[in-house]
Amino acid sequence: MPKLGMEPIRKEALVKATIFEIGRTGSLDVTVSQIAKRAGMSSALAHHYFGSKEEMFLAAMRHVMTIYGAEVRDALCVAQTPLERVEAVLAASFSATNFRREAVGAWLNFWVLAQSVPQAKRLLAVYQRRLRSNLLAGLRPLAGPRAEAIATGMGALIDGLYLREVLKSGPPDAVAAVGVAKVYLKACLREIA
Amino acid sequence: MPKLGMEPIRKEALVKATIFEIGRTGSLDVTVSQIAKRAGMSSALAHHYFGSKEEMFLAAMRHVMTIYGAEVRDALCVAQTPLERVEAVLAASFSATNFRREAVGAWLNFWVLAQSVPQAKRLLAVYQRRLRSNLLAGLRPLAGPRAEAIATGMGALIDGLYLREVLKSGPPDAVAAVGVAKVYLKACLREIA
DNA sequence: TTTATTGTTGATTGACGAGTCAATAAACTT
DNA sequence: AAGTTTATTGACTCGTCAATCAACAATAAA
Repeated sequence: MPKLGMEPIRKEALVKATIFEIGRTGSLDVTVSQIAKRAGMSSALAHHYFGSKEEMFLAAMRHVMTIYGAEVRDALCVAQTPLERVEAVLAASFSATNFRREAVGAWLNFWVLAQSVPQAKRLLAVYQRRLRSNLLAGLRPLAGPRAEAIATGMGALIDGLYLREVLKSGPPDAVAAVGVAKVYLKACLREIA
Repeated sequence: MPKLGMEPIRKEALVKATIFEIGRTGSLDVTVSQIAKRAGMSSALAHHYFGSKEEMFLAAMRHVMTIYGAEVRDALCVAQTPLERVEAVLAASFSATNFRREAVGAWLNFWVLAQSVPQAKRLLAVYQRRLRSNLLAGLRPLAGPRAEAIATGMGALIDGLYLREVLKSGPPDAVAAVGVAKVYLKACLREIA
């Protein structure tokens, strides 16, 4: 059976399975066996490629953040005005790829992971900085010196909307979430516009 | 040693120890022994009083929510105007008792717990409903039909600010957090006032 | 003073799970 | 063909931990 060049394929399958299982069970208490099974291989092989469960978690985190980052970048590409830039960030944050049950569940658990695994904390810090600077790029032309404060609130609001999503039942309502964020945005920009 | 009437004392000690240990380690992977030790007793005794670890977690959740609820109630008591009511909720949410590292860390983990333990989910739903109705009581006179939308955003924002607190290093900055929430509030009410 | 009742723990059980290892097999190299 | 590297797994080790139990201690009730 052994074809060569399996490593990247296996790793990707494991990363996806990790996210899926964490999201599904809503907890970091997933066994390597569960993940490996979901990815269609033995737990020994999972260890062979990743060395440890923690590495799998970190790889999974990097993966969701990479996806998210790419989507933000793409959305920003086509944005012309500052306002469009901000809206692009919102659109990407609540896109179907990112704002889906399992991914959101996994995201929350990564936040927990960050409390005990410094590497995870660093990854999350990177995400926060990027989000902030993307927001600021759009906000500064619109709100001048008030941009900083607005960006802080907007960042927290986005995370809060993610947080609340995991408690709801039924499919995620991205439109509603974006709506809430836009209410905030519009309210903050009103006196300028 | 055995005096009578130990049960409530032991239980309270265990609940506090549970919150502390979850907050300290930033994870639900705390052993009953750790908790019991912190509370000054054997793990067997902890099981004797609570039956299971899950019950301890739930009791701990109820405890933080009770504290929070009481504080909100007290703050609302002295509020005269609608605006003061909203600000009272904010003040309680970010008070020294609630907005401290371990409690916030525990809070986040309870959120995770809610994903797999229905009882925990129900508790959190109760918290959300209460928060929302408290906010609405103050917001409706100020914003009329827009109150609903503002309350939704405010709830998510508060949770988001909690969420972000766990990643920061150094002591929690309640003043900054309340500031962010007030920026949101003021922005939303501007055209009314 | 016997008899519950309540408090308390050390020791044990039983299950589970991360990580390792030895063995097998297919593919590439020379 | 012999040797090397990569892929793959079943079986095993070793530790951990929730939960239980048996036993002991002290107070209250009879």
